[in-house]
Amino acid sequence: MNIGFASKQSGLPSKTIRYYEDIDLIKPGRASNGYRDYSEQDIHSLTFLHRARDLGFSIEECRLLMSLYNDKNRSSSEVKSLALNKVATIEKKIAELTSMKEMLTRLATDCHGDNRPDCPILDEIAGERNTPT
Amino acid sequence: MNIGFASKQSGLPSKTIRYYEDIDLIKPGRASNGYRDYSEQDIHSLTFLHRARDLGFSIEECRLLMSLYNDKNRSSSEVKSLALNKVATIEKKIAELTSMKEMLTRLATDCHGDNRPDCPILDEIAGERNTPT
DNA sequence: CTTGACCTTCCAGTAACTAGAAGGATTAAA
DNA sequence: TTTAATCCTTCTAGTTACTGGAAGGTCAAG
Repeated sequence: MNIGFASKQSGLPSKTIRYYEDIDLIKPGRASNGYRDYSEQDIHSLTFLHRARDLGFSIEECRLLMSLYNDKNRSSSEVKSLALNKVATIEKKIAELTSMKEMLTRLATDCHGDNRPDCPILDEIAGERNTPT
Repeated sequence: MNIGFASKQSGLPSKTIRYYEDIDLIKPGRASNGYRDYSEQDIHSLTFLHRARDLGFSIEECRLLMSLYNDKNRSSSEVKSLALNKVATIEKKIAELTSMKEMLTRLATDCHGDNRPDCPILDEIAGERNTPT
């Protein structure tokens, strides 16, 4: 299959598929005209990559997942710990974003938001509180 | 003040401060020996940038915030809408991360996580469900 | 035989830094 | 005074995961 077809099947843009080849995630064959030629197995790998990326795994993690997937002797515990680690990372990120959001929401609430030039948001970012304690 | 001092005051690494100069966020003077020389105002700007970045504003948004901060005629509503937009963006990101997290948690729960080679996580990522409907 | 839709490679850009090399300036100690 | 440590300078390149675009080869249809 040509790259356009592989793209449709896997849901990844052609550019991305070529990029994945560049970084040695996949190695399709070549047709006599020089075009990349994707096997069923290649399409499968691309789809796998697409889903893993959507789940938030980095490229390097995907590389590991692929090798685990292809390793008939690997234990499922390796994969499970990878997944649980990722969950912890995501939780941390969510906590950070939540506190950022709360801060911004508070600032926006305090701001009258009209044409007056004084603005509590900017004042607080700048560290100038003109209403001390 | 030298860059090292500016770094301590603002909490930004020297590298970052030089980078901010590269992209025209700040323009410190120069001492006779060629060293960058930061004024009180410069330190203030750097601290402002540090906090705004921590609040999740992009560099370009920081540039806008700085110009709004220095514009005596701007209305607080401009800043408020910027902040509220940012809140909405953050909420979207949190929702995405939450659904990623739920998916991964479910997969990890389904995984026995021992030495047996079959692994529901990899199977699901690959799209091979061996327990149909 | 030309047109258009494919495909190829290669180069550059994105965001926001960070690391490191090579070398000059300053300061304190020996 | 020399030397060593610590600053500072510029410049290049690497990071992550692509994305856009240019210049050009291939293929199928009319």
